[in-house]
This record gives sequence, C-alpha cells and structure tokens, in this order.
Amino acid sequence: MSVKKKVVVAMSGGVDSSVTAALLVKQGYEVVGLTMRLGLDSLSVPELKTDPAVDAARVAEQLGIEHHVIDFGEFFHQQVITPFCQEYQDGRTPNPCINCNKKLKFGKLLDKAQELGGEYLATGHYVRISEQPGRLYIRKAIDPKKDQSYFLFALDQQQLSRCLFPLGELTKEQVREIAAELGLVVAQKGESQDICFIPDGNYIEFLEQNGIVRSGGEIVHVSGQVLGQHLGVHRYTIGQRKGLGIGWTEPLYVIALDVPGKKVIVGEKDYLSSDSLKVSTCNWSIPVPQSALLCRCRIRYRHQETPARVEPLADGGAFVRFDEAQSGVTPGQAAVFYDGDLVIGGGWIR
RNA sequence: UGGGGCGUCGCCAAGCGGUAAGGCACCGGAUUUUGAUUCCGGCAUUCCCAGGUUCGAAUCCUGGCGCCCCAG
Repeated sequence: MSVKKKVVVAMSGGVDSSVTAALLVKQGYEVVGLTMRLGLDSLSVPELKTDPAVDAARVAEQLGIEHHVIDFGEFFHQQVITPFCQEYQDGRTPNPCINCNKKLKFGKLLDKAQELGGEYLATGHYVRISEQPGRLYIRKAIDPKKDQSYFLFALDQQQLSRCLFPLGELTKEQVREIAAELGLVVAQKGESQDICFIPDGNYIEFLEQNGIVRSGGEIVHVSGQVLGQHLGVHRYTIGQRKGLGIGWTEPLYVIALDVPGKKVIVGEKDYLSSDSLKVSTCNWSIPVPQSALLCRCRIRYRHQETPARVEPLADGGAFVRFDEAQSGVTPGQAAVFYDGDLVIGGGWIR
C-alpha cells in the first residue's frame, strides 16, 4: 500500500504535459518524465528557439522528478513521416497525429515506458478513459473545446489499459491556472498547432522537399470543362477552396483527385456532399459488431458528429451511411464512431 | 467594310447624367493540437482610346480601335 505506482509521463515541454506530470506527482505517483527527440531540429523553423527537451527537463527539475530524453527520430520518420508523404502521393489526405499516437506514442514510447518500469504512460491529451465491464473506452474530455478523443480512436484495449490522461477531467483554463500556481517555467507557452514536423504549416513545400515530384495537370470542372492547370495533385485536398486561382461565378472546391489522370476535379459546394462512405481497417472498443449499428460519426477533427448507420464489412472495414449528407468526406481522414461520450470504434476513410 | 450587338478590377457583373454594387480570384488577419472548411479585413479617383456637350458623364454626341453575331 505504501509502494508508489510508477508512471512515465510523455513530456513535450509544453504546458499540458507539464501539468500532467505535476498532477500525477501530487496524486502520489512515482513520476518519471520522458521526452522524445524526433529528429526535427533540421525541420524546425529557427524562430522556435526553445528546445522541447530542455524545457521538459527544467519542469522535471522543478517537480523534482527523474527525466529522460530518448531519440525516436528514425522510428518517427519511418512510421509517421514516410506514410504521411505516401498518402499524399496516393491522392489521400492523411492525419499523421492519429498514426503517431498509435505507432509512436502508445507504441514505441509506451514500450520504453515499460522498460523504465512504468506501470502507466501518461500524456497531456484532453481525453478520458471509461472502464466498462471487460472493456475500456476512450471518452471525450470534459472540455469540449479541447477534446482529442478523435485522435486516439485507433488505440486497442492493450494500449488503453496502460494509459493515464489526467487532463481529460480539466478545462484548458484550469490547466493554465495550475501551471501558473505551480510557477511552472512553461506556464506562458502558447498552444501548439499545425503538424509538429511542419512547423510553418507549409506542407506542400515539405512534401516536395521530401521526394514528391511536382507533376502538373489539369483542373477540371465536374462538368468536364477544363478550367486551369495545377502543379501537382498532392497540393490539393478534398474540400479545398483556396489556391485554385480560378475566377468563377461561385466559389469552387476540390471535389475529387484523379491521381493517374493527374486531374484535380473541382465543382460547386453541393458536389462535396456525400451521404455515405467506406472505411478500412476498423478498430473497435466494443466487441466487433456482427450487424449494422446506429451511432454518431465524426469524419474529421472538430467535425460535429452526426447520426449514422455503420455496417461492418467482411474485410474488416465498414460502410457508413449518414442520416444527413455530410460535406467533404475525405479519403485518408478517420471516421470515428461515438456512442454519447464514448468512442466505440473507427476506421480510415478510403 | 451590309446589318446587329458589345467593350466597367485577373474572371463574372451592376450601373442608363449626379459623382464606380456584388460575386469569384487574390492578399492579410482570426479561429484550429491533422489537412481542409469557416470568419473578419483589404482590394478600380476609375469605367477601350481621343475629342465634344454639360455645373457635373462609365452613363449623351463624334471619331477611332478591338471583339462577337447574322448575312450577302
């Protein structure tokens, strides 16, 4: 009873993971901080002058906990960056964060946490875990504005059983207050945003510097009329409006990408609507359903989940039909299924 | 070289004598812990050119220039 449970906290040097560590210390855990290096130094913009590992170490020192830094650069590149580029190459729009959570944070990093003797791995995600008889579910965070359940849908029971998410019960405001009260050195840091390995947000440039070759083609209206030229299908994503450079009577959006034909198909907003979609490689928190079920489905982060009927397919995927057509169903993004606050499953839109 | 129509921001387009709407595109910003989306702001002292009438013209007149259509 007096033996403290050991928990490893993934510390990024930001406010959230720092408070996570602080809370766990307060709760009586033996906390060990662990910071990943992802080999992004060369990718980072010079303005990001603070080294995450240094900030994390300073916080760890403040909290009086052990802290380690580990280099996962190669793994990250192999498991996250490469697939990210490949998806764009194939005309899809990837969500690298989900993949990173599955493979790196709750894969490789979790393994490392266990090596360090950690019973759990804690992160600063805004999400909760709900334990039902024999099952663990990702549950939405208290703070709807910060909820990150969508990003964690791919975790399996094994992974969930080793996670701790203290921030799921708090609002961002509360987290900031705690950081300030504790006088954490990172209390004033801003929100992170964009894809972590593309700090300036210019993913097109990133792709082209990482092997994707510009290969131009036509911008074609759904009616067949050629409206212009583009420098590569990888520069576009479904639902995109900006950057087409076409003056039209109405705004035009990217409706579809034709990789073999090197065509970007555009059309008026109505063409973005779909009343159904297919997903592949579903991950379920509920027992794998044998028949269609009704739930709510979110097709992108910050999408208001909408009523849908999910029909499992023999290949491990599922067919999803919405009660009301949704705009901008995008291959490469995840469709996540909810039952109230609980994530019951999800898959990759294809 | 007969007849008709038209020429306003990169594109579409209001205006019809009273001192340049709007949409698209573009640019900037906000929002955003994926990509998009969305939101806010900016964007023609000037209306094909040159004269003329008028207190005043993109709007009227004259002459050019350039398109388009129908005809021989």
